[in-house]
Amino acid sequence: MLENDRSRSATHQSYAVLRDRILNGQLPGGTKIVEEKIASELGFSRTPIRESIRKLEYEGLIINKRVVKPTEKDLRNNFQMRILLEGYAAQCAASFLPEQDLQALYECVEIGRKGTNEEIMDANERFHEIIVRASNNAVMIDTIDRMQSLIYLFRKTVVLNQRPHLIDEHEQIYEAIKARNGEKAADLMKSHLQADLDFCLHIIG
Amino acid sequence: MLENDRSRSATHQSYAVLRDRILNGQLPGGTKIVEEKIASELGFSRTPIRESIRKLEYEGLIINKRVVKPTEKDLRNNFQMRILLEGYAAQCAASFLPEQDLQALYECVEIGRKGTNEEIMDANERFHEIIVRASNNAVMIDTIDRMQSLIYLFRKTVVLNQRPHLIDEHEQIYEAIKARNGEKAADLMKSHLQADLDFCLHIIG
DNA sequence: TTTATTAAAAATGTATACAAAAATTAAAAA
DNA sequence: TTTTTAATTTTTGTATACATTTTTAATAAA
Repeated sequence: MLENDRSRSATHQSYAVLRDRILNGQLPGGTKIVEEKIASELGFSRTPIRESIRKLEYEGLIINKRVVKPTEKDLRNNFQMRILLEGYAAQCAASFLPEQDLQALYECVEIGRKGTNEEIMDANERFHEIIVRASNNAVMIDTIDRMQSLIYLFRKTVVLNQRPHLIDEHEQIYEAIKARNGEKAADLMKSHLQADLDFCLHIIG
Repeated sequence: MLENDRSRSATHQSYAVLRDRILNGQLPGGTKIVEEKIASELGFSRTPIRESIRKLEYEGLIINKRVVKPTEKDLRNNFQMRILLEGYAAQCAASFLPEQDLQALYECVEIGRKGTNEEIMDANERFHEIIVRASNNAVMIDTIDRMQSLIYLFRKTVVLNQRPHLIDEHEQIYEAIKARNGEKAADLMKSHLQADLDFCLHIIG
């Protein structure tokens, strides 16, 4: 389902392009971002470019007019946040997640077992998203959403390197939620994320 | 110590003025924000005004070109986040807070007992800020910082209405941190915030 | 009345020009 | 050489004009 980007605003288009280039490595960490350069390259004026750069700054992808180069500490900080927030969200999910979402959660597990790399990454993201939404807390959803870009840079590593047990852990979490065991779901989510963190640290270390 | 605002950028000045007007009620919830109107009123062009409005949108003070009118649910959501994050931060503080900050924490308690309303509000904010910083997690500090404006709108209520035990609770938290008892500090912080929430709900209900 | 339709206006989005500030380079002094 | 200073260039900040979209108001049809 291709969206016609010409119908979106220049700000939105340039934001999407820049974000994409940062996330896929075309604009590697440390790259200097110059408004005029980007503007003429994308065929817009500086005005919408400025605005999309600000957006990326709020998202943490650009700092001081340079593409962010996340450190090991950034990695730890992001995961510590996720452990707190998604642990709570998993607990909520156990209490409140509707049958339909439970189904969707299980489908993510299945895709995790037999999908392509691309599909697995999407399913992984969706799995966490469904649970986060179960928190029913817009501030939380927003916060994690904003952290998503940074997280993505790392999660790519995890999935591309096929961390062992990743999908098994998802399935266990799914089972705990299905059994409506909030405490167990939260604990499993926390150790799942801790394992993700450890694996990332191991890979990049 | 007055800062010369003429030396700051138009964007920064207009941001500061708008934020202030929203927080002190001059621009009440629901007010329509029109770029041109604000621009001519403050004597700037639309360009810097646009940028400061975006900033306030990211902070959650403006939604859909209107000043936010926080609901009871917003209140609950914000406090739920704080309970998770500041609970963790209190635990960190018990482990890592340097002697000097401990001192500063105690001063906040003292001011809470014998300061003016204005001073008490500042001290209250500082008390929480010191603890949040002890998390040593930039993502967390940033997140809470962004939530600060919304929180402020409510915290004003709490302090102006003189919630009973507020300072006693602060002192207990301080004692637990001083005793380096992380688990107790976290628990006390959580119930402190829960009490704040309950009081706010009681006032506005 | 109520609901559609259309005209007017108001407000936002974008481009462009110029001013101010920051970064870079070149020249002079140590 | 190295360091300072000044000149130059680059980049960002701001104002303004115009285009596009959204909102509002007015009119006509149901």
